[in-house]
Amino acid sequence: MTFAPTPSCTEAGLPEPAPMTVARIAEIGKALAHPARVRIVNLFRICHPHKVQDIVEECDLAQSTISEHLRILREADVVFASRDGPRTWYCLRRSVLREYVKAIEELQSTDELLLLA
Amino acid sequence: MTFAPTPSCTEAGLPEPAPMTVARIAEIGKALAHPARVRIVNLFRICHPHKVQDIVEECDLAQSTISEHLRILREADVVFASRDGPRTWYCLRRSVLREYVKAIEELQSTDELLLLA
DNA sequence: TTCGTGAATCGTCGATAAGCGATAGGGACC
DNA sequence: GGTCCCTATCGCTTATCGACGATTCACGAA
Repeated sequence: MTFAPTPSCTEAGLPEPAPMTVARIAEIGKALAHPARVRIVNLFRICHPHKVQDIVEECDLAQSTISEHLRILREADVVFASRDGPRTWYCLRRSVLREYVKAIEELQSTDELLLLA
Repeated sequence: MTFAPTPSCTEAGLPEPAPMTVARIAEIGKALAHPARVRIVNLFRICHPHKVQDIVEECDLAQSTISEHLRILREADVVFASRDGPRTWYCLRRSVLREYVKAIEELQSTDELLLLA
């Protein structure tokens, strides 16, 4: 299996994700609020683009269900998709998860002031 | 207003939270998947115990709704409650949020291996 | 143009979540 | 006991989620 013609995982050129407000934190939390979606994100730890069919095979769920989970992750900007001919490649937006982590850290740290809208 | 007879925010003596599996990550994500609950956690950044009534006044939601949100946070072990006479004090379980953050970091880091059940 | 393949969307269903008012329970205090 | 205060729980309605099969759409290849 070769990944030669696949797009890269770089986030360069993607639109800026929304700033970390209370609503945005909740949005990402919701995207990560289902075991299947956590599992999908964990699959993406290995940094190369993933096809939908690969994920379906890993997760033991119907293709339409996986597609729906990917849509939720995509709309929360946790992953991004790029078309390559007939198929879609998915990659993590690591920067978004990093910002989420930072926000949760600030949320629970006692000595940093954070003004959340 | 005095906090003199309030219990402390220490987590000492509390039962160990569940280990960080995929299901546990999703559970905490779900607890943080609502703006009101993120807001509540953010209130708790200031490290002293909070009464339910204080939170109600901050959040502009019915007392029963806040009580329900607190139940969800409590069952996910994101906060803990202690009774003091007629009232209940709530505090953050910072250690749980720290572990959650660590799990999300590992989830998205490309070089750490994590075996999630 | 037609066919095949991979992925998204639609339609439907049961289950779960979110919100509120009303009610119940548990202390403290008289 | 009775009363007040604070919080949890109940009962209800509406909204959203999660899952699936069926269908549609987009693209490349024949």
